[in-house]
Amino acid sequence: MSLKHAILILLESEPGSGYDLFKRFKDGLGYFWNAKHQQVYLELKKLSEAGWLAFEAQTQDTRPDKKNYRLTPAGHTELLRWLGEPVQPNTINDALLVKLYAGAHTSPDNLREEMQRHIAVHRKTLDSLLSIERDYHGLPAEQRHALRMPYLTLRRGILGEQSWLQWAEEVEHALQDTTPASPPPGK
Amino acid sequence: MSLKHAILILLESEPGSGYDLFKRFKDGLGYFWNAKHQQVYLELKKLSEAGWLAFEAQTQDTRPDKKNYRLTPAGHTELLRWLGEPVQPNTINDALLVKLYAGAHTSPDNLREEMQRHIAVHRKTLDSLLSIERDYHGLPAEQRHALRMPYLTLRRGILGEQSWLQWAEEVEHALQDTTPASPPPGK
DNA sequence: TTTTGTTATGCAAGTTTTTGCATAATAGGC
DNA sequence: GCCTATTATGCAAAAACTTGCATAACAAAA
Repeated sequence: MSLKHAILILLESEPGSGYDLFKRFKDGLGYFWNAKHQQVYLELKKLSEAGWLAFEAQTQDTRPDKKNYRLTPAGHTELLRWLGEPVQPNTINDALLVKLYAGAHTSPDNLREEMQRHIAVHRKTLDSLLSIERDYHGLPAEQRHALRMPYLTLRRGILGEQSWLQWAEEVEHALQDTTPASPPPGK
Repeated sequence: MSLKHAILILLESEPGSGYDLFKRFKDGLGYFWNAKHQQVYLELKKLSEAGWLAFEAQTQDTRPDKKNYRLTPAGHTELLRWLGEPVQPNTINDALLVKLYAGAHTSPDNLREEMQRHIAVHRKTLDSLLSIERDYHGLPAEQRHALRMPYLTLRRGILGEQSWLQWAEEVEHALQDTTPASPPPGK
């Protein structure tokens, strides 16, 4: 839906190659917009054909050649146009919740394991977001100001992950109650 | 990715037509799995061809004919297989956050309006989820027990929306600070 | 009585995304 | 010397999803 515009935004602040963008997705924007490298390359091609991007091939000695993309004036105009347009509220497609919804048809153990896997992922994500936040607070005021908008999205990530983990605790409680207390081992 | 399995789950608890399923998506599962009616009909067709569903045409006097779908034993097996398999952690693709990330390139007013639109949607969603929760608590213990798993997903929705709205307050504060205080009218 | 809303289904075309495969150079660890 | 990881790009096919259109009966409101 808007990988297009995510790419325009990334290139607006700094030109780069498909590979660069893909990596930038993985840390910054990637928290709330995901893309495979194939799609990034494909989209870059399409955006070039649409005249929103231009690129120059860079031959490199020690590394494979790369294409350096940057916004054209038309691309900049399109970005501003998109920013002025309302965005659709996000629709959620969450397979874990689908599975949990049907949880009565499987074992509590299976669900607990599934939850453990997801909890581990979310905790890791939260830790990394909190570490980014600490770095942000350590920046000089000027840089903090330049990054104030991305910082708001970081806050979304942090509050979202905290809320998710809080929910996971509720779920663990609920799943414990469904299993009859097992007798203590030995004795 | 798993509209397939969402449909199997809905039909497992109760057979129904495409139209029924589409409506059930809108209240229950629909909070975390979205689908257009066209896709539901298409998927029902595919699932039938795969042998996971069977249907019988129902001619109706006062209403258009419908096809009543139900799980086949193969469909049931597939559902159990899927439930035993780990699900991928959810990837988020949220255009509002993309827009906010690039917020420095547009006006605070534009962002505030955008936020207001989304806040209205999220408040409405939260209200409706809370009302479903009240109904749930009013049910007899037996029915509550039967719905304990869907209830956990409802809790996810409630905690998620509350967290979202909390974040929105932070954003509003931040956006106010970016606008210079306007002088009081008159005087 | 005309319009709007609900019930009920689906095709066709397009867009978006995923999955699988493919290439190629270099750096670093074992 | 071999294996793995990183840098760097991309095609092709399939799956998933959206958008636009189409039909048709009836009920209720305007």
